[in-house]
Amino acid sequence: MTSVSKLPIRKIAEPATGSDSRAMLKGQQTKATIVDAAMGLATHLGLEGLSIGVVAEVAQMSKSGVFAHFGSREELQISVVREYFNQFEQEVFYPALAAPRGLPRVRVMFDNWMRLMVGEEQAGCIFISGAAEFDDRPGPVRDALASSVKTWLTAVRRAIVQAREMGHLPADSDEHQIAFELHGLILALHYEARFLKDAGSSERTTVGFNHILARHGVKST
Amino acid sequence: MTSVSKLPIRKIAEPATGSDSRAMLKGQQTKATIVDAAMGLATHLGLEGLSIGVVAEVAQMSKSGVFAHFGSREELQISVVREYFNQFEQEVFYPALAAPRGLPRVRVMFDNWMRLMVGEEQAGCIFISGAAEFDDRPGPVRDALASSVKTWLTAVRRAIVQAREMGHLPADSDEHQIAFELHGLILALHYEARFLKDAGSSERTTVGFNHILARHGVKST
DNA sequence: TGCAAAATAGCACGACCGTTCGTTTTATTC
DNA sequence: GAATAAAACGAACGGTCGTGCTATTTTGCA
Repeated sequence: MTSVSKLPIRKIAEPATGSDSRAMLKGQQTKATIVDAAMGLATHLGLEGLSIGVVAEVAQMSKSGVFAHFGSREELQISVVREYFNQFEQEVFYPALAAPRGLPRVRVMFDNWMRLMVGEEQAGCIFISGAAEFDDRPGPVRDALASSVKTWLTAVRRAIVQAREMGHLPADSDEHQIAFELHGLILALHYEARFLKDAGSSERTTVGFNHILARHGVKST
Repeated sequence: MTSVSKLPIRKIAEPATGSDSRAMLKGQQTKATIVDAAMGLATHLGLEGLSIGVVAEVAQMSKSGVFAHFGSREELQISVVREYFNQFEQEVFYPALAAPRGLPRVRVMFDNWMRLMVGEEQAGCIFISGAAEFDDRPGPVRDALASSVKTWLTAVRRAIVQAREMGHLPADSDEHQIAFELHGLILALHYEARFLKDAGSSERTTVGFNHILARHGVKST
């Protein structure tokens, strides 16, 4: 964890406000570029496949230049996990908040989740590959991964609870069980679509989702 | 840097057929010992985490001695995959053949599959970690992995088909869909039990299995 | 028991790894 | 524009990696 006391005293680093280059110091811009490059690599090679040299090459910088921004490879990995979580929220969670609370929102969350698994240029999910890489490796990278995933799964369960509270799901429905089964569908999709190249995976995932709903008395749309 | 030798690696056992010294030359015995050691490592560090030096250390041999048996690291990885598949068959598939054809056999297959995911000393499944490592990496290791997994999933589907043929499942049940959902449950179990350390995962997997059966008119036992 | 072959060890190589350090370039502030 | 701080570079270090090559030991068989 980065110590706050190491930050410049007078100028507290402002959070990156996106493309606003005036609010973003040069160093922060470069750092964001590096993390982007590293994330692009990590979605294909895994977090353990990251090497500072290759990241530097992609970011068109020197190895030491990249290194200076993080202080260690581990810190770079953690930064990638954090950024992936941010993008995950951006693409999966936040758009779902626009949907009505309850079952509709659960549907959108699951749809967005699905789309991210099989979408754009065959990039793998870091939460899935990272779990396989770090399930036996304690440390800050694992902690960052687990914390991100738990946050998301908690959000999924909360959405399910809301659906129950609104009467969209029966009173005895178990949000833990439902979230577990939804997670399983997503993992199977990621596995069979990406690794086994099975063409029917997306449809089976959708069918599986409807099966879970049907068991709770919800008819498919 | 964490020392690999500090990891809990079980003592190397003599190869299963090692006692038959006439049928198994010395080289074959040693090779089996090496593959066993490598598999023990791979279930914790992944196939990409394998290094010939560490394998040699565990097998109590020289690096070049290990290397000579395979000719390349890739060939060692492939040997590990093959051996893992053999043990998978031994522990999951073959025992299920003793169960009556149809639904009982499907149950045993799934139970054994489950047990392997969370069983003995927290060893990870190479088919799962390997999929994450090699889903973007073409080559013979990926081929060996994919071929093993496909063989197993085909066996699962065949067992489901038999259950339908025997009237244990309705005539319109889709073995691809069922196998997909079963696979998802296993993947969720592996993920949540091993990575998230969620204690209730095993029970949720069983409940999920019964949900799938219940949807096809089979009452839980 | 002797001998060829197989198995294993020893050593060195080039490549890449994360990391350190001193220097140089670039950006910000006065 | 000068002074100062931040950022980026380049070279090097110790280490590990997979892999050849050669010597030595061990094995299996006549």
